[in-house]
Amino acid sequence: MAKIVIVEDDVYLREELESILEKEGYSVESISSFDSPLEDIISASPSLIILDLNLPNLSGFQICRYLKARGIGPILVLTSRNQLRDELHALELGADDYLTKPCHPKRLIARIQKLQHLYANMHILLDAGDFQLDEKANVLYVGKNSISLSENEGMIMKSLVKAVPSVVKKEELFNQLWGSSEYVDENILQVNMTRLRKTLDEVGLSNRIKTVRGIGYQLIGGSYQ
Amino acid sequence: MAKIVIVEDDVYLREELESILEKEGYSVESISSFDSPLEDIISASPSLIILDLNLPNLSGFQICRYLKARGIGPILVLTSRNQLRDELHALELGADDYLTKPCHPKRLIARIQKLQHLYANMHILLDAGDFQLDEKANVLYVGKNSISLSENEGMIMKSLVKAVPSVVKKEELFNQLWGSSEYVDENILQVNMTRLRKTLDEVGLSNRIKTVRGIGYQLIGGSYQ
DNA sequence: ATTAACTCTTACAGTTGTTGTAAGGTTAGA
DNA sequence: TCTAACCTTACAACAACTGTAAGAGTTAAT
Repeated sequence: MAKIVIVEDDVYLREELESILEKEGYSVESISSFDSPLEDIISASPSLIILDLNLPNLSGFQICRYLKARGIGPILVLTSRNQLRDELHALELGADDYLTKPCHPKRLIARIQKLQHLYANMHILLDAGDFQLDEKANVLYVGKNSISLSENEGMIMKSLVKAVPSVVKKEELFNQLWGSSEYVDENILQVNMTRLRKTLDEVGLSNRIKTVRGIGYQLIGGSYQ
Repeated sequence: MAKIVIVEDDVYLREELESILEKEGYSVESISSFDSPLEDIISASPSLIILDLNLPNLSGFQICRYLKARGIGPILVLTSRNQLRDELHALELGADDYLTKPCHPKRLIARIQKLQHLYANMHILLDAGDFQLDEKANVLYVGKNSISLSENEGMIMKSLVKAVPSVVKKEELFNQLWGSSEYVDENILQVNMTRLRKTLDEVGLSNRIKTVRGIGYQLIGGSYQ
């Protein structure tokens, strides 16, 4: 069954939510902002995130932006903040719906179902700031242009974008693409990096993949650095 | 610029909406339920529909369902009905968001932008009952299976599905695929029909394209016949 | 400055998928 | 039965993608 992650520090409210969702058949995982919420959410790979904004440790807005850039969602903000500016801000940063507490369980469920239905047919774009990557179709959008990537190019790009601003280890990339292969030439990754860089050049994204000698590769630029 | 269709009978409210949206740069077309709203909406091919529920001639719910079945949207319901059951009903029938009047212009605009953004990345599936066609990606979904169609196969399939249950004239298909070509062999359509049929066979969709001798081809079966 | 390890680039060939052509076979209906 | 309409199959051209190979360039430590 679909897994929903709840990011909420209020224990009472959290349990109430869990009860509602579990009755509806969802598998629920709750995360508080005192743990390492971002990593936990990603590793749970939920089909929907319910997010409170009033977290003592970390701004809900930051979580929104972080998750959206990595193509994780949908995000439903459920908060007691009923100010319009909060709603506008959340929606702008990537929240997909914004409900204020108290919220009738049926409304919550209806909105959850709507978002999940919308997302089922969506091609999620990984956002790197000045370009977006459709990881299902392997298409790169740069301003008004777009270019289609090959399977290999898409896989590499996906890893780089998701890791921003970290460095992706070359072993990691190698294993991901050729880990199950019998034997491949040792420079296969380099060749494919050259090809990807050339493709990026064609759409004006030059010098965006940095080589970190001995370690791996890193996507640079965009809105994150 | 993006076109928004407003379905609203209250003249005053309609003009207020038009003013708000036009200030935001949208091109707006208003439709009242006294005309032939369904056809008008489709022929306007809007990028979003703002729908009132309290229409004297036709239920807003009916409009929702009608539009959704034809893959037209997104639909934003904007109504004075603030009962939960109305919202649930509208969402279930295909509305993508539900706002109650009075609604702050900024909230309306934010929700509109959110929906348009979601839809821009959505692959709408043409529904033929027992299978679905993703016309952007040329992928055919049959139950839990899916198969990727070639460009030609996808174009033909798209025409057939959209025309169901009518016959598509062979000249029409020919012009659509090879109309701009210098010269092509006269049996090119037949060859491609054979290929498409063979591909459909592979996913269990046998004998679904009927030849109408002298006229063209017709998709049969599914939930429409 | 030298050197060795690391990285990049380019050309080539094999593979796969798509497409149009050509030739011949089959079917429907008068 | 006869013929126009339709179907099928094989073939070759083409484009895209991929891995291999060889050689060139770059970096950082000595």
